[in-house]
Amino acid sequence: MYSTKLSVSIHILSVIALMGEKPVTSEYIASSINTNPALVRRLMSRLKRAKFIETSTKLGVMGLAKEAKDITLLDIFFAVEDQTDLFSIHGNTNQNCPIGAKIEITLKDVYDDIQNATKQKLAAVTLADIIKEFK
Amino acid sequence: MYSTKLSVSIHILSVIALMGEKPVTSEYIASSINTNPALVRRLMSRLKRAKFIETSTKLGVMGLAKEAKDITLLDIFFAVEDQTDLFSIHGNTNQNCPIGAKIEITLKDVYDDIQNATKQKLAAVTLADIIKEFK
DNA sequence: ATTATTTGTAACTATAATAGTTACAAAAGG
DNA sequence: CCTTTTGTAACTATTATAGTTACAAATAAT
Repeated sequence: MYSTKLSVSIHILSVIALMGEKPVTSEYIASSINTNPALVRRLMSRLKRAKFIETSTKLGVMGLAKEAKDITLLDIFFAVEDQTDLFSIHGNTNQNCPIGAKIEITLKDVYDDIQNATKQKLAAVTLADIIKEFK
Repeated sequence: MYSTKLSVSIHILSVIALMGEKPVTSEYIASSINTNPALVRRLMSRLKRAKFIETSTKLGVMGLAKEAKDITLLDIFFAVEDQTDLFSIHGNTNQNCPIGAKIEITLKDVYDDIQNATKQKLAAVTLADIIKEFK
């Protein structure tokens, strides 16, 4: 994956998890990541929509909306990434060529199988496994 | 993976494999992919360096340099991609924050494990498995 | 040897995704 | 009512990929 959205989101959730009940602002989280608050809020917005966190205008993030052990990396991935694929297939092949005509569906099958294995691994790791490392 | 280099390279090698002994030009291959010859040659150059194909100035690609069953998707991936990682980790975190200081190494460990599973799957599929679909 | 053809590569443009930034209305706690 | 923060829009900057043009070097074939 080209983007660091998953990685940054895990960072955001880790900070929130470790603060427990204590409210945290996007500004505080941004300082830990060394980026700016708007970028954090953009991801926070997705994480809130996925019901991972509780926020309050005025106070900031109130904490996790579900237990860390019930949030998998795959859940986070789906929450913040628009695409669900890990590999890209080139399109617009020549349909008059027997290979060009069949390559797309062939690669899709092969890639799907590989991606499912990856997703299973992502689903096997939870936020709880990550924050364990920070204690 | 954001790029389609692996996917295009598989396409290139499939065309070459199916042509057998008969020489093919980058122009012919490009027409199957619906792209231009220079892009194909750029990838061909990598595939040649990896000893997957034999080329001849003047005649074009002479064929595979090793059997299709001995070329795995992982081999092709390493041949044409500069990076070996599938996931990106954001850097430049705040080292004064306990989480910022440890997130990078923590994510690296977690991601490495996941990526190894993906690479194993990529290594389990060969070019022979792919071209079987075109016959 | 000469010629025609193709690779191999450099240099460039175009496109698209991500990352980073600024700004501000709306919400809500105090 | 005031202050603070979210939530979001709009924008710029950066980077990777994809696509294109051009041409020297290599080489098969005559």
